[in-house]
Amino acid sequence: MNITEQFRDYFEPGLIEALEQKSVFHSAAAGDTLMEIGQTIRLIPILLSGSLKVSRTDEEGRELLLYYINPGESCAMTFTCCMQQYPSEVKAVAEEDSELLLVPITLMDEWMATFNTWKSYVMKTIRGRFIELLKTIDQIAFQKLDERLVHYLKEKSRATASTLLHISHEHIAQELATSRVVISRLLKKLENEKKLLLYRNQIKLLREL
DNA sequence: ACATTAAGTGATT
DNA sequence: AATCACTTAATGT
Repeated sequence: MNITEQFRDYFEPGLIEALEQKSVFHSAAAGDTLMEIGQTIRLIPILLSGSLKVSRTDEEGRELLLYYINPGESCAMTFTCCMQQYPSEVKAVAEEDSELLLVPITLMDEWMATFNTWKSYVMKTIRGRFIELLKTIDQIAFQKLDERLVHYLKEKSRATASTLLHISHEHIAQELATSRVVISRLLKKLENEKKLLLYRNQIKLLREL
């Protein structure tokens, strides 16, 4: 496996060796659910390819997107849960066909103490998400749905490395926990401002977004 | 040609 | 910003 290749820059040799010996390779098809809310976490995922969507659902089953996990990244929530064996607060679904490494959480203590690069990797992913979550809390607190939408579109574009997004208004509405009508209106406004073009199930982003 | 699903819009709260 | 009610447009069978 090319584990070594992907992590040579970040992880020390001993850690790469440990990864090769102790982690389990796992592949997931697009749409597969990897973690449900309430489920106990036993394995730490490290994404090799593809992408995972991490979200939260409220009592009525509405879904709120928290973040995506891209190759080379792990899940911050996992780290915060696994130290004390708390159940997961979030749901993770494979957004595309993905490949990941699974590390038993029993190795956490040992690795944190032994491998400096592991410790900083863990801290970095937690810190990164924490800051990101703070930002979105700000957005929600100030109720600027239009900005949230723009942010969402940019994020989507970055994640797919394309300015043509294949997505319906309904889908966006669900991820931002609003109604489709509202999204349609905001998108229309952005279209009038020449920031994007709308088609059925497609949105073309223009550079001035 | 018809049914279904996505998107656009005015009016109301 | 949400909901309703209705229209129009695109797509599938």
